[in-house]
Amino acid sequence: MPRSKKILEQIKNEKKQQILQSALELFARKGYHATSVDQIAQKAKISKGLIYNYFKSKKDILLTLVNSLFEQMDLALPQVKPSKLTEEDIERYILTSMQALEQNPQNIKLYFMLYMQPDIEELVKPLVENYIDKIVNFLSPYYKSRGIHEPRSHILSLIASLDGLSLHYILLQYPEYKEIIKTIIQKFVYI
Amino acid sequence: MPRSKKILEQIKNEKKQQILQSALELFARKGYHATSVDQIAQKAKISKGLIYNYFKSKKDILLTLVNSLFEQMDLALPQVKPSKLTEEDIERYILTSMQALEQNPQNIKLYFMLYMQPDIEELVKPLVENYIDKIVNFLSPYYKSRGIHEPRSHILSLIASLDGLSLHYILLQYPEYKEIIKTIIQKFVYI
Amino acid sequence: MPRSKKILEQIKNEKKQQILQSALELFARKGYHATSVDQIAQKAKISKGLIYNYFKSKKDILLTLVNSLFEQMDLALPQVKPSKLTEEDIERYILTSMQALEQNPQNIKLYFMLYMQPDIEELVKPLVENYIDKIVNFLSPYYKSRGIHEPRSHILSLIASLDGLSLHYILLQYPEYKEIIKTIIQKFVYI
Amino acid sequence: MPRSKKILEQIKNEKKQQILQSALELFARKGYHATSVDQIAQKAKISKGLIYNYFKSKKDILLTLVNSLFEQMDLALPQVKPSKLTEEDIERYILTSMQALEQNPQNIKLYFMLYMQPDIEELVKPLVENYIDKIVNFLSPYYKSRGIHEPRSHILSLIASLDGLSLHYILLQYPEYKEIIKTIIQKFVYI
DNA sequence: CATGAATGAGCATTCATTCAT
DNA sequence: GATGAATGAATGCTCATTCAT
Repeated sequence: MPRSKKILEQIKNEKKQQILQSALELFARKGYHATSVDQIAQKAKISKGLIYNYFKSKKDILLTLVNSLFEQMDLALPQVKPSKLTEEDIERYILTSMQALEQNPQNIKLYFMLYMQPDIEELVKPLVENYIDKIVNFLSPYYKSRGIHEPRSHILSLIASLDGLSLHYILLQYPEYKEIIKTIIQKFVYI
Repeated sequence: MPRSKKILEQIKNEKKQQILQSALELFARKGYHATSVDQIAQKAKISKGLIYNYFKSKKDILLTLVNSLFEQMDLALPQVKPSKLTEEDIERYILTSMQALEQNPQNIKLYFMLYMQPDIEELVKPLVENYIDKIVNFLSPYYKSRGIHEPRSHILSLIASLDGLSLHYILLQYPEYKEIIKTIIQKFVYI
Repeated sequence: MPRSKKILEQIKNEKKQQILQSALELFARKGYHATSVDQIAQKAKISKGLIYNYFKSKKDILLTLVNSLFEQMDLALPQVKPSKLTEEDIERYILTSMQALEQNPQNIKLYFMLYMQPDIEELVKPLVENYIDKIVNFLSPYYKSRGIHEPRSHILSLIASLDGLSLHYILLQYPEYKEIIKTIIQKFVYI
Repeated sequence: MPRSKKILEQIKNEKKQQILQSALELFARKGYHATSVDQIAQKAKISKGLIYNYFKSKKDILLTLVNSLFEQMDLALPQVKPSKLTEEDIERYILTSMQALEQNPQNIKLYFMLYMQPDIEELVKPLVENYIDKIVNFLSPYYKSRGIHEPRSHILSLIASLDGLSLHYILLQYPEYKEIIKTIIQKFVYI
């Protein structure tokens, strides 16, 4: 079962899940504006009106998806004490994250879509900042113990690299993809 | 008596630039779909109808902007023979590119917007692929001469890192930005 | 609780008829292009948007009207075996048809409008051809039994005469109308 | 030289002729509403603005064409004293008229288009009525001398038949066309 | 005379949202 | 809860007409 479904299951109501799942697929495939509420309803096999029992607007659906996405990303962080992190833990974390991307590009498309959706930018910004801080805090002890006294910008550049790779993967799907992950891991993890 | 052809041509070009500039600002700030032709016209201080004297559709405006963006990016490539590239050339190229981003974030927003616009994805993909190939070809001799026999994935990961950083910069504008550029340069250029 | 399917179906059909009736009147009075969807909606006392719940385009409304027109014309054919047709049957058929024209000139205006609408000409042509063939087949036995061995062109000239008269009637409404029908019947039926 | 050109030549101004000729072709091919002033200008190889030096509106162009059409139809009447008309004169007149249709279907398309253009119907009606009266007056002596005491409705049915045939010819172009003309002549002329 | 840039009203169509049932 | 008919504002685009040059 893909990770995204797990998260959506936390939302008890089955209808609501159907709506969110349908919206996610359509938003990722066609974009937010190009997806109509009608299409979401049809894909979810419910009536258009019912959507407004669960969500107060189309944008509300998007925001719910976003929150669910960030919850899911939180859960993906390894369950290890930061002070005990090893190279292998980090490598595994990166590989797992990138695998999630391959298996479920919809979520990542959604994630990037948010960057470009200026009318919700302000809502997403704190979520992204918070998530980045979490990763920085999580990885800092490791880099400090390896002699990097100001690891923040180091970690930020790692995240940027992975985000950039994800972006390229979605548009271009070039075959060197796995190779590049390795390159990034070598440059940023084993130091 | 009709106006001379030269003057007409000039007026036409100025108007066209006006429209393009207005559209760029609005597309970057609000997104392509959320920007109406009417808004572009108002910002350019012309009537809606006139836009269609210069562009055959809203999409045509976008594509013109995209093409101009890629032309600009081409021009930013250093005018040096690839075989004679030095570390400093590449560093300078990266710094200049990132400076362009700071000075003109609209263009980059437009660039990323294209990744998320499924209905034009197909039009942009070849442009991006072509541009990436250009950079790869341009930088390959340098990396080969430094002992990297398959430099393609190495260069791709550099581009991904810079793209990722640009993306973060647009949304987050974190203060470590300059620091991260340096980190990336150190990891990917001086090897 | 949603409305029962039967009731919904009924509402739908009534609304559809309302729209079609309004469109027919306007198309006949002002022409297809000179009639706006807005005007149809106003005449049908519904909102413009609702029209698109029932018809996928303005042209779709026109085509529905045209099909219904040809269905009506089919029904007007006498329910007699062609081989048993008498002079009186044909005369009655012609008189009934022309009476329908008097009572409902809109339909005939629509019919002629199609001849002049180059963008739908191709759609209507087969309908007209098919209808003409039907009449030719229907009347042929009668004329053959009266010694006309190649009745097709004879029947075609009858149809042309009636169409021409209808056309004149619509524009000119001259008082000799009934007289002319008689003349045509005498010349083409009683032979 | 086709007859229509001759008529248009009476209008001295060459530019005006160009406009009218272009408009005629476009109106006949695409319909009045579907033809833009721009297209007329392009076909006439002049600027859009110049059209308004010669005609005060698009509709004015149409009306000028209509008047020219009726003038031309007047000229086509045989130059024989009505009292001296023979069967052969009438037959020749009908054959000539129908030949004109074959050679220049544009004019006839325009003629029928007028029937369907309700906003100019009122302007055309007197022209048509006048023309019909002319033919009636012209042919009446012939029919009277053949024993038809009220020839008006007889002549009207002849005109209707020919108009109906013309209409069919334009849309359907069936091969029996020539045959039908003969049938009509036999029924309406040789009595 | 001649041009074509410019306007503004109008058009078909879409769609998020509401609401009676 | 559930439906889908209905609304109305918005959108991209067209085009007859005007007018400065």
